Amino acid sequence: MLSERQLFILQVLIDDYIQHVEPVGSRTISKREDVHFSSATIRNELADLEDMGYLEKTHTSSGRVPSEKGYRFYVDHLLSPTILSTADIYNIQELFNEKLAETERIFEQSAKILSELTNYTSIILGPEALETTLKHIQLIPLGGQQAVAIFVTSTGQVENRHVTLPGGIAPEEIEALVNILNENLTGVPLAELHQKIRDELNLVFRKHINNHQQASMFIDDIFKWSNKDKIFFGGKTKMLYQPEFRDVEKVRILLDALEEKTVIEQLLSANNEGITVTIGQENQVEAVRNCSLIKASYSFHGKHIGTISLIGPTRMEYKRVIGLLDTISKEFTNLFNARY
Amino acid sequence: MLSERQLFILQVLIDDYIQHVEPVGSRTISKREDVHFSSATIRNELADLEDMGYLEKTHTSSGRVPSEKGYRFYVDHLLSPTILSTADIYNIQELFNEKLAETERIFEQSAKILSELTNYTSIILGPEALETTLKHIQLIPLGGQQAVAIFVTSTGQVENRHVTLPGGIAPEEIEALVNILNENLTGVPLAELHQKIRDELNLVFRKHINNHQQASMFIDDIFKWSNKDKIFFGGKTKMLYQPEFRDVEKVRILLDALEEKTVIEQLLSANNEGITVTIGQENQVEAVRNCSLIKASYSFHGKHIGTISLIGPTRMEYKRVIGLLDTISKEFTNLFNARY
DNA sequence: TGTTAGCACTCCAAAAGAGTGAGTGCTAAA
DNA sequence: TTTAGCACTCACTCTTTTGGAGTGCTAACA
Repeated sequence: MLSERQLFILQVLIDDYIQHVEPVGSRTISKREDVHFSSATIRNELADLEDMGYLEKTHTSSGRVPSEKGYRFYVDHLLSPTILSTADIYNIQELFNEKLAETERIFEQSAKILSELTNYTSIILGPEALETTLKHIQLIPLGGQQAVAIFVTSTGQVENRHVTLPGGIAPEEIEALVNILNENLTGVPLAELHQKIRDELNLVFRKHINNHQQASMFIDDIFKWSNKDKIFFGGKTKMLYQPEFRDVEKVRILLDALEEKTVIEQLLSANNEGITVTIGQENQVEAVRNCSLIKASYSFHGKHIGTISLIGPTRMEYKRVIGLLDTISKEFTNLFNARY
Repeated sequence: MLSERQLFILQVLIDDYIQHVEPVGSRTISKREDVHFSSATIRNELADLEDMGYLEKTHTSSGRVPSEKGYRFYVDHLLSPTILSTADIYNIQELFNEKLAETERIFEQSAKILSELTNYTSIILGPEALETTLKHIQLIPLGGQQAVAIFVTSTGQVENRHVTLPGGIAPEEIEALVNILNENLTGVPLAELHQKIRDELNLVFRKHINNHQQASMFIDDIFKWSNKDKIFFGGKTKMLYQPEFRDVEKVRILLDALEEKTVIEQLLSANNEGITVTIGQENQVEAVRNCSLIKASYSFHGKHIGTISLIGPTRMEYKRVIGLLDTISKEFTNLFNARY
């Protein structure tokens, strides 16, 4: 068990390290106004904290640096839930006051602002298909055999696909087809569309459409639509501002990893409610083992539908970042529930 | 005027430098199989080439490095139009064979592949508004006062905007409104939409819509739509692989510049036909003065509508890059003209 | 007259050495 | 239990040394 004084020293040390990114020595701590014991005493305490695994040394005669265990303890026990600075609040208000016309823009802007406020990279996952339902399908001919199929979801997202109209079906029939789709699929969750079409609609087609086989293939083609998660990045290159990434090689490994959708999915998959902090080695993904990842969930009708996250060095401004993510994720939840 | 031998030596030196990124000395050149004069002779020629400004030294006793003038000469006179390697051709074919469903995806994928083939950053400008016309407008209610307005253009692009429906107008009237818009605006170039609405449509509204003032405001709101150029990036972080960007500071300056839309517009504005190479200091933008930029234009109905470009170090694999851009831009032109 | 071998010279880069300072652990006294 | 004191460690920085790749110039050669 840690003594009161050890807790205090650990906190002071981590705060100092997060700010200055330089190993912290006993003298530095003893010189603080609110510290009333000598550097020698602190040295003893530091040695104990190191034995317990909360601190590390970069070499035998260097100051101490928080270990991952130290950060974990810091996040779990020493972090008083801070109130956002007025500047931060102002920025977030601005973001949500501005009436953003397209849903996509909301995500883009949020990701951007989040990364600008923190100087870390932000990753936002758009609403998951699971909870969103289909609102409307529209087929707009472009001339020739070409057309655009447009899908609107209950969360206001718009997806579009180019399609080639099948030769053997008359224009009126295609119109009828789209009508059938709208009548039967509106309100169906996106994830269930495929099944619903296969189970129920083929029968309807058989009744109303002449060349129903070709129609079926056409429908299949339209719905071969990837309803996978949309990923929005902000400040992908903010890492370059962090002293721990002064080495180009490191940045490269990290950025290359973030290009991979599978990596992102792996990182952000666990859709816990609330805020999750993952520190260094705790991460699933090799390439981000020297980073910390903070995730916050936002929801729609009470269910988790997406994730807002920040990725930065293990030495992160946890206090502020957690406050920010908490606020923004709540705003997201409000926004979605109010709008749709 | 350069002698035959000087031309040859210049070419060999630049080719070598592009490949190895290390100052090239007289001995290196003389050791090549196809070179039949001694290093001393080459030294004399190199000194002459340096006097003429085609080469530079990094310090008094170093090998030579091409100057920007050298690269310019190389690009203008020494570059035999190379045929793409079969591997490159194969990759491009793959890209255009795959039937890409959404127009956006074509750009995204092209940018990605281009950067992967070259290890440089690619920037593609989507079709300009000037040449595209409106194909269809659709208003899809989401419930409550919310709706999504969808625009489809003649090049198959789909844009969407969230709008709040005006309180004072009945749903049937809104339907009528949209019909009027479609009847009058289909085929009108995007750039002229605003004017057309102001000049002609307000009269029509006055005739058919009761609360025409509120309707006008609503229309204005819908069309407050940014038809600015769409920018697609590929391999934004490929710079990290280039030895000249081993310094994080340099990468940061460049990447930060590329985040600015104004910078991109400045870089890619001149919409010349064909291929343009801009080397180092020739660039308008400060931050890319140590880079080369290669642009290729693609067109629709014979008119330039967009640009495909690559940005990399001044030491660039010009030969290959030019061939690639040429081929891809032509494929783009074909694609657009065939599709729409 | 153009080409080449030879040599002195230059300068970078990597290695080796010396000095500095921030930090530690340990001991002994308060 | 706390603190002062001291020897010791190790990363950094600054210099110095050394090796090598490259140059320019000169003189000899075909």
